[in-house]
Amino acid sequence: MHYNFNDIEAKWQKYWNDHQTFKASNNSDKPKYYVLDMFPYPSGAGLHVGHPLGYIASDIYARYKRHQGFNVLHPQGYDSFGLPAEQYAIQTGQHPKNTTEINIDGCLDNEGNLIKKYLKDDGTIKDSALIEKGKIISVKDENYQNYVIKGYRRQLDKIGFSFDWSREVRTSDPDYYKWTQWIFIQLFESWYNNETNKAEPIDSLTAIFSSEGNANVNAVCDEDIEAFTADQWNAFSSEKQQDILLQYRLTYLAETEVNWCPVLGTVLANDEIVNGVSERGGHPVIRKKMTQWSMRISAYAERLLQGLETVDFTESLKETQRNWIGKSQGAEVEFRIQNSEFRISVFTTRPDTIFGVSFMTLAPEHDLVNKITTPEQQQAVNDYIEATAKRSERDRMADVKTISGVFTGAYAEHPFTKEPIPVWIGDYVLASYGTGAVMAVPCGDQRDYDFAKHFNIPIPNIFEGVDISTEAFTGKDNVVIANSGFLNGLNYKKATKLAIYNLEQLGQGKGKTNYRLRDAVFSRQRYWGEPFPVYYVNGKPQMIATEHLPIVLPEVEKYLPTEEGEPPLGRADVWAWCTKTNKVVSNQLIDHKTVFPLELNTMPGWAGSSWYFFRYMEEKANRDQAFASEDALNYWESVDLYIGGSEHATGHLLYSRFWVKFLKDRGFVNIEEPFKKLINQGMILGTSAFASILKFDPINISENQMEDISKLIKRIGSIFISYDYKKIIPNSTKQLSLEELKNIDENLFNNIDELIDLDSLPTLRTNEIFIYIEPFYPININFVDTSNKIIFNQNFLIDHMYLNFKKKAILNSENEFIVSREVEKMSKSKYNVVSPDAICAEYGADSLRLYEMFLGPLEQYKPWNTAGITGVHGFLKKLWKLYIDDNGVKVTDAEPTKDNLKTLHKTIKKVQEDIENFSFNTSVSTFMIAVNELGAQKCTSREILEPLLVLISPYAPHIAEELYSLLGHTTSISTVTFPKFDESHLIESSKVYPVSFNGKMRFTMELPLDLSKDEIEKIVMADERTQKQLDGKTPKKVIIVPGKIINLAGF
RNA sequence: GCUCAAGUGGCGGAAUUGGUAGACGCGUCGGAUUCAAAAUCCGAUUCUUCGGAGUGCGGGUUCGAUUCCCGCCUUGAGUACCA
Repeated sequence: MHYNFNDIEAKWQKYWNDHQTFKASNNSDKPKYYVLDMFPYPSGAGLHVGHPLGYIASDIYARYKRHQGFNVLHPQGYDSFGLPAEQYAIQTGQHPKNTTEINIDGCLDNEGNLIKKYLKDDGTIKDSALIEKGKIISVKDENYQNYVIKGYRRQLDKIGFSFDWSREVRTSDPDYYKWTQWIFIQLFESWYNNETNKAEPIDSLTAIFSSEGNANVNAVCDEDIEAFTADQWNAFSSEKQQDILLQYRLTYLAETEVNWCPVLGTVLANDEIVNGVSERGGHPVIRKKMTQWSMRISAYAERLLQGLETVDFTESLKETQRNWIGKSQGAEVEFRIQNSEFRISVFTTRPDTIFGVSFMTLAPEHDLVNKITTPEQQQAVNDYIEATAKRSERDRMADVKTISGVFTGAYAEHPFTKEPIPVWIGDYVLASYGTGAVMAVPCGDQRDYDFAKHFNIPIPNIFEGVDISTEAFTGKDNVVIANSGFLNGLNYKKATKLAIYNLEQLGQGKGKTNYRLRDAVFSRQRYWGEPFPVYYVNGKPQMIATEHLPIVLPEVEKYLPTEEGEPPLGRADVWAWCTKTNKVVSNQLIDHKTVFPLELNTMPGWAGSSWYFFRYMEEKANRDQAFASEDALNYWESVDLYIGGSEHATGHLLYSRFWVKFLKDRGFVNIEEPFKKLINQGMILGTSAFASILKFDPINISENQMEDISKLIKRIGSIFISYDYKKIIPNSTKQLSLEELKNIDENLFNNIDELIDLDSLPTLRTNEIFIYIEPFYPININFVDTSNKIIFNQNFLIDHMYLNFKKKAILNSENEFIVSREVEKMSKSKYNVVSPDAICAEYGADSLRLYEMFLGPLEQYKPWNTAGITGVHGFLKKLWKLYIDDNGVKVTDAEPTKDNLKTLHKTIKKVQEDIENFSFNTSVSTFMIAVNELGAQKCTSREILEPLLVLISPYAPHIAEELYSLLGHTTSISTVTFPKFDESHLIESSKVYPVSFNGKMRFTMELPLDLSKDEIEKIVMADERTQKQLDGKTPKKVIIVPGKIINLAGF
């Protein structure tokens, strides 16, 4: 009997599905365990071998926990709203709903044939079904399946995950986003009470307002809220009341700075901007203020920080979140502007250095800039603001070399000395940080120092005995303040305290804790996201009552912003709210009396993913009453193990923690933190292949030759050249002329000559064309073999047809084309994607699972190399042969030998430790060692081989199930108890000691473990090898650690 | 720029509290089997001037450092609208 993995895997995948083996129950006597993977976004490119890495790890853990007797919840679903689907919709007009569905469910039926609806009459495949749009692929083409979207689900199923698919969720499903909208409404109907330190219903706030005004309300709210009494509140118009409440609500409308691209009519993310222009199309981008929904996450800054102490995340991830929250202690100081009513408020962590202030800098976007700039400086200031608006925030942060700024002409007044302080603007100050203004202390801050030097602003030294002639002194320890009036002679701590005290006396400052964390913008000017359950009455946002949810995303003709720059929903014809019928109705009915316009923005990607882990807790049948029932929430509590990429460290992981805390405050859930333990898996990188291109560069060419040259270059286009020739033309810094090239390699020269017909352009046989290689044209790695040769076949020509590759390629003397290799992220555009389907077909899912784990530590980045999979595949074959030979099952009831037991139990110990430490790569090695040893021992004992299957089953579940059933079992191995480790089998009576001389191991000797130090020393010193090493000398020290090491030192 | 992570053979990596550096696998080389190939099996494989040296570089602590400390270098990730 062969190890026929394809049949075995299909059989068990079907068995698990038919028997609902991994369906979790919300009622169980077993303890619960919740294992979750971060939500995948179902992109059209499908899965590559990097994606399942984390899923395999979590699946191993989930299966292990089942063997340990837990009721395991291990669900999966899709974060199915998002930009890629939207962008594809913009390009093709395809509804994102449809493409998303294709991406999840795929275009092939169960037999692997194309589903009819994706077929055109002429036998070619519809664009929407193709991974790479625009290609012409026919169902008659060999392996056409490689070019169509197989669907996430189908790809995942092939890998043998133990997911409970009955609980699947999709964020773009109205039944799901109904509850995203519902949570949004709860946020709107809540405020944060600093007294109780939690979110409360907004009714409790209005109750306080109408009974005592807002004087004693201690809430997290907008700055600069006007004070009012109960009488005033009660007298306010409803609209005025709404405006005030909006300043307290946990989600609110506010003006926010965004990256606006006027040509695209949309807002861009920082990473969609390259060098100040849009990545797509290269259009200019400016910073612009826009009214948007925001989430008052800042209310939770302290709790988000404190909560980190209670969860088991990696230290680096916690650190990232701490930095993001950015708590700092210091003072808020108010500087009066001379001859003006305006004041500049700054936050500083160093109020002790206040006497070192020699100028102030405002962010160019700061509100006060226009108000305080003097007429003489107005033009310069305007020009500067316009210039900075073009720079992204990240550019401004990263670029410390360029120093720029403009004097506003205004002077502030030092709170203590009353000296005038010039007020500048500079783009190194960001509007979104602190108050958007800094008191510049050049002697104590390097950026202030550089700024002052650059603009010749004085740098007063306020540190006793510190030289600041070349750089600022940024330390705060072991320094005494000088030239600072009442702070003279004090250290940092005392000076800070006294400075704050005196500022408070003046009424110009107070101690303050500042958080860098800023409120999260929640609006997106996109189509493919959750619609807000919001309509506007006289411009004031109104929530739609929760019983009318979901508000379903409307149909639009195009997915672009409108010509007026409104979001895509501005194109919807039926997008108004009728307060009579409580239905979405045609825009034409808007009368602002009973029918009102609906919100045009949609929610961001993180809305749906901030609470999805609760949705899985509830079984599908019971999901219509609440986002999850109380029973379900109480049973599953929180995620015990969460695995996903570290790129979510500050987005998803912070926002979901925020929402959970909010939901807890309002009594909807009982937990404070959603994820108890979190592991970041690293990325599997691809090995890209690049064809080298021979480049021809005209240098020092006279005008009249230029035309010929350009003709030539045009005619040549790209000449691909086998990488072997790299030796001849090393790199672009070492250029050759045609003549030189001819001298070096006649063969190559003749090849070029043939390809481009140099004779027709006689002027080219000169030294004026320089030749070099650029190795950067990406080649689909599916057409490159392990020795880096291109495999020219039909599919290669389909893939690279438009280049007519072969006709323009110079092969090497063996008639091969060699490519260069480089390790980088797997991506469609780099043609370096390895699909798990191909691996499963050739080696099986168990091999894939083992190999992904075997590659290296889970958290680490590592390159994929398909060739290496033969190692683990060979291991599985060996494992099979341990149980099965030509005559069938060879397992017997033979008594296990001592060696058999030793191998088994050391394997149990190691594997259990490894799984609990998430060190899956080392357990694969351990399995290999075990199988090698048992093979050498010719072990056939059931008592050994059956427990071994349970150990391996989390990693390679299909082969484990198959062998387990061949051993006579009729039920799944998935819940068989994990073998128990028995130390007695591992006890040794002797140890092979390494004997070191001055720390270097020179030889080993086996000694009984019960010897004393003295006895060991005697034996060691008597050994002739010792005497040879010592060469007559006497060691000063003999270190003997029984059971570990012997070291002779100091001779 | 700031923050975090990682640097060990030709390659992926192992060495869990400081104790035999290179487990396990890939690749390569040699051999067996075969008419031949595939598959399988066996052996070798850090470098070396054969004394030793050696875990990115330079120091330090220690009987002993891949592991701990200090200072660098390189690469990767995140940096608030990609998901």
